[in-house]
Amino acid sequence: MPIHNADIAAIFEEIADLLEIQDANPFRVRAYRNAARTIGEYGREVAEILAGGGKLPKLPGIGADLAAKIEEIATTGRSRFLEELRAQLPATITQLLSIPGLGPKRVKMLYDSLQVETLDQLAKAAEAGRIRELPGFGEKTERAILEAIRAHASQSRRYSIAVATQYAQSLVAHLRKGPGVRQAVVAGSFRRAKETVGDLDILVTAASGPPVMTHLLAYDEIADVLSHGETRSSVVLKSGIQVDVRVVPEESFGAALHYFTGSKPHNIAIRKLGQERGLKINEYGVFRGERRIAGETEESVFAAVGLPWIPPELREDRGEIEAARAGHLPQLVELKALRGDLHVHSKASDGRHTLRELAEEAHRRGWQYLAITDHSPRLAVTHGLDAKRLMQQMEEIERLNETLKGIRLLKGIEVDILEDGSLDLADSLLKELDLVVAAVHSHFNLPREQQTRRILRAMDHPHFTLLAHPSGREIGGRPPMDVDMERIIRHARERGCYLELNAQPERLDLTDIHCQLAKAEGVLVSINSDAHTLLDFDHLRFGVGQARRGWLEAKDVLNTRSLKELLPILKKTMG
DNA sequence: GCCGTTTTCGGCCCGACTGTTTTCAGTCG
Repeated sequence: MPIHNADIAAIFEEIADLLEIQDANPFRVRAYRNAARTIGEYGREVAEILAGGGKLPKLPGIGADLAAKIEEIATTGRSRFLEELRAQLPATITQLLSIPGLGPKRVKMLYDSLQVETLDQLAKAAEAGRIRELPGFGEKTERAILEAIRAHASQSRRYSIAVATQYAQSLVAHLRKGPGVRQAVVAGSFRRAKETVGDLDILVTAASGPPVMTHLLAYDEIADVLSHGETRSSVVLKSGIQVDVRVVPEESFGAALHYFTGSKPHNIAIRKLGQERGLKINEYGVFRGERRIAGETEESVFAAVGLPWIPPELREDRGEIEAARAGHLPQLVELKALRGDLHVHSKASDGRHTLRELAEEAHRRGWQYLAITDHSPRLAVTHGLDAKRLMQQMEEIERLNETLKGIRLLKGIEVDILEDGSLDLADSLLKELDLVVAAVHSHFNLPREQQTRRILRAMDHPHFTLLAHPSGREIGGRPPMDVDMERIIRHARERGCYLELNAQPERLDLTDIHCQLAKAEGVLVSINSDAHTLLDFDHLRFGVGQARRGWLEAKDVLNTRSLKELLPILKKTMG
């Protein structure tokens, strides 16, 4: 069974958990957690590099010891060190850490005193009233544990960025009406445009915290109050999403916005830079001794450590600080740079609108082109177009284009990639189109090698233009296909193809990491809505957010090209 | 466990809130 980077990361996380419960050196624990993150986000599969005779690249935070452990896991699938730890503590004990309020110290106490090893045993101990008797625990803690276990199954979910947006907007609007409130903005992973968010972090500036906190609690969507203080409160909305609200004075806005935007690793790195300069950085500002030297704006915070402002989407400590220092920050692509959309459905298959309605909407948005890409016949449930209907649609588009001003409809198809890698319509027909968007809609569970070859073979097709939703994942639903995305990206470069970043919030696929890989290989990415209704075009902002997380600039994105630039490069240059 | 034109040893980011405490450890973000 191939070992993926995610497997190595999971082992390191488990080691970190177990070490923490054993009260190991916290910095050693952090070393494992940092390494888990680094490996988990690394774009190339370590096991494949090693299997191919390559050497493990030097990665930040991974020294000789961790490198050896990575090699061991990548080649054997096991870690002797983890097995030693599991011999000392039950392997199930790490699941106790998922209960809010239970950290390593309390888990250790529960294990030592009550021999609690599983969530089941934890529930039984709580029901028997044995937890309240332990030092450092009490009745309230015991009750909270019991409730947390009951909520455990349904909770711990993450929300799509689209759903989170709705909850965030109305709560921010409520907070802005609060007493003395100057600003209320959403920070956290939401501001970093992560594809899902676990909770919302909202930053408020006001002269005084308590009145704002009182005002927050009057919000009628609140289902539960987890904590509330003078400047900070955590609540759960009726929808189940957790919201943390923090109030700071106006002069601390920039420092607090930076702080609450994160990510945590980015913040740690920035603080360290500050420390090297004799500065202390917290959510209230940048301090030299007692004196506050920056903090009103984010720019001032970055400037205090000698950096230009870094866009939130890059703040993952994945090289953005080094790039900023070197003056090499990317000019990230913006929504307004898009000149059109290359993946759109009409009424002819499973879309809602006519060609003319789609064209008018595209024109209204200031675009130059819109590719009509209905489904092919294999996707019968969508009323996919067969050869005859596709030819009729091509004629209709040509006629319509003669009457349209300032917008051009492109003749396309979203053709199914069949199980063997062939396409669902004849070459002679695909040849007549402006572009061929191809996608997998079936057999998602083929073995990795077979699935990868299937897609590579489809790309070999002379008229293949663009691979749509490359991994086939649906966030919170279907997992990504097991494919070698690195090979697919390299193959796209060799065959003159492009990759889609599908902007539907449940897809957002390519991922940020794969966008970076595509950029490194020089493969253009097309940010497409896959629209079925006119409102779906609004999803492009999420696609752009993901692209920005992947460091993409306008030049890296296919559909920032003007119509004139686009048409020739849609056709493969290969023979 | 990592890391270093200040260091190969001694550092490693910072503060709010809770519950159980009589001054703070643990947890969380």
